[in-house]
Amino acid sequence: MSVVLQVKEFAASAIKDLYGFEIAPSGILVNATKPEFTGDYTIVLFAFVKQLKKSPDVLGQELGEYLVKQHPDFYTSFNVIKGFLNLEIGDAYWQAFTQKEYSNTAYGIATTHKGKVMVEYSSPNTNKPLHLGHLRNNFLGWSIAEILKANGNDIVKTCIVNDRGIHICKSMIAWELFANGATPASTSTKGDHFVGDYYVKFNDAYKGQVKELVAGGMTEELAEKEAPIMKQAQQMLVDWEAGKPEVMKLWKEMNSWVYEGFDQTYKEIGSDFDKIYYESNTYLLGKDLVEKGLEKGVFYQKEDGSVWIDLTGDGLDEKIVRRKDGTSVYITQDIGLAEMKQKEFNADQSIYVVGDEQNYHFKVLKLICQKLGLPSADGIYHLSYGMVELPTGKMKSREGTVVDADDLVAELINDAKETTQAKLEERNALKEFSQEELDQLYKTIGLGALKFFLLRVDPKKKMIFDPKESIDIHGFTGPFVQYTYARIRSILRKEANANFATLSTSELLPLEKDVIKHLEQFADTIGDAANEHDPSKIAIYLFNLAQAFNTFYNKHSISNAESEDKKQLRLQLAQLTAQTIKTGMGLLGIQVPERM
RNA sequence: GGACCGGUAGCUCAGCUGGAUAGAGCAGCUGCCUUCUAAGCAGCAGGUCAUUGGUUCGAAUCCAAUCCGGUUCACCA
Repeated sequence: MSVVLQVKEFAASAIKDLYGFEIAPSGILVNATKPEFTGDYTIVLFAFVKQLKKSPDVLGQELGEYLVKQHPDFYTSFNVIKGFLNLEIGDAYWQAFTQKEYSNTAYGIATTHKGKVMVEYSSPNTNKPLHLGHLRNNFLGWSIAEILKANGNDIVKTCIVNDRGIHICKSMIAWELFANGATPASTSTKGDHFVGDYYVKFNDAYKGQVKELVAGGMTEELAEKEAPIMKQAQQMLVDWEAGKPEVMKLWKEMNSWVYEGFDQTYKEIGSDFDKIYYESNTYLLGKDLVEKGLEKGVFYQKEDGSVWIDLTGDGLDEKIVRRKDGTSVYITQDIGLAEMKQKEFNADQSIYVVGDEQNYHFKVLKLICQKLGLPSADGIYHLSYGMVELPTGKMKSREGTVVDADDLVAELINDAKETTQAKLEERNALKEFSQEELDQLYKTIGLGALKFFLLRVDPKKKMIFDPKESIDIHGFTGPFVQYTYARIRSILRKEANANFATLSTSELLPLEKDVIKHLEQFADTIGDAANEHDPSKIAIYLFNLAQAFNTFYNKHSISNAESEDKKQLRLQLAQLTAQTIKTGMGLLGIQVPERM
């Protein structure tokens, strides 16, 4: 049990013992004591002064005395200031904690089993390469999956690949028209970029044709419909749905190029999936559910034959679920896919990592599933995240301001290379690394900086990213945390033969205790991050931990500690800090270097 | 127009189930490397928490209104 929870439970039972008043531990407000007061944790008393008919001072005094008397191994002292009961927890308790956990490589990871969660993320279109926005999605999805796993859940990571539709046909038709049989191999181009280039070529040709038609006297609206290349793309979609062999062949081939490119990117950034769904297999799902919905009266049919649901009673609008021609719309296949996932994996919760522009869509999706009484309904959770914008505003593919994921990753790794080389030379340490180790190090730092940057902000907030400015390495950053880790590892290597274990008690210095208090909060932090689906909680925690350790490190020597006791304690503390950083950064998908 | 999200230091962000004098990082300024990696540490400076009103012992946090920015309300996905 965490210290904070322990404080709450002791307080709840003390209030019951003293005043016969039942109060839930979760109803007691406990904060970390402000540094200017004595104590570790503080109970805010105002909440119950009325019910207990006591003044805050009297209540604090009585409660404090009782708690210290009842739990002498836990509390050593208390003081009451203006309605705040400050409690000090004994050094012996903190030291026992350190002693117990310092060699635990699974420190912070939940051991109880909570449930099963599906996380759908990434979900790319197969007509163009990944960009900066996808990176936020991928890092968030991967991280929240790891966090939920660490909090005791079984995880199924999934991805729905949007591998069919008019956008794919655009790339396909442009390839037929302009490629002369070129392939990624023949042009030495990464497959997803290759296909993306033809998507761009389609749009260029299309724009040109529209312009010509308008010049010939056609209205723009009509020209956009009549442009020959657009009609060709639309025909190709019809042919695809009819399963026309040569279209299928081209579609399969171009998609395979894209997948090869995606695989490379996913490998580089560390995304992986347990189960991949393809829209080409799922786009017809949900039709039977429309029928069931009609029977149940959840849906209704209009005169033209189209099928709708009325959500105005829930503050939303009417939503179509089947066109008058009998074909289904986007949300219908999502309903079908939700059911399919449920049948296949029977998860307790199904998380969709999708941008906030689809907030309405997911609200509707969940509501419809609930009204249909589907077992998957209540578990639907939209992990909505804000767009990544440039200093100049939103990324626009038409204006060529889209930041390519591969390019960005390569740039940041190169930035890391330059900084790292300079730092290592400064310390005359470059020669200690093999070329292979160096390349790995640059990647670890560059990707670490990027992932930390994108994950340190509350997901639901939009964020601004300036690709022209390399990511900072000072302060609240990935490299700062990595550096803290590397320094600790350096000490631990030198002290590999030291005695860690036989600790006898001594008084803790304030900076020692501060690090231990941070360490103790790790499991609670994972719990918060999991409950709120928010990896930034982990990033902030790790930064605070690293900073607390650095402050301690700067002031007190580990190797040349004042006494053998102190050295052992500090070695334990350093090792547990390193382990916690490693585990915590792992939850963000960030590796940590042994030396840097 | 309806719905939803955001507005906290020059910049990027914490804090938001109401609690002590609103916190970090960056940028700016001062110090600290004969001692475990200075990608570090210590300090200074920087705020009408968008505005107005309300709820109460107490509001950045809750409520209402207003202003600003964004998203969405397709027989697109």
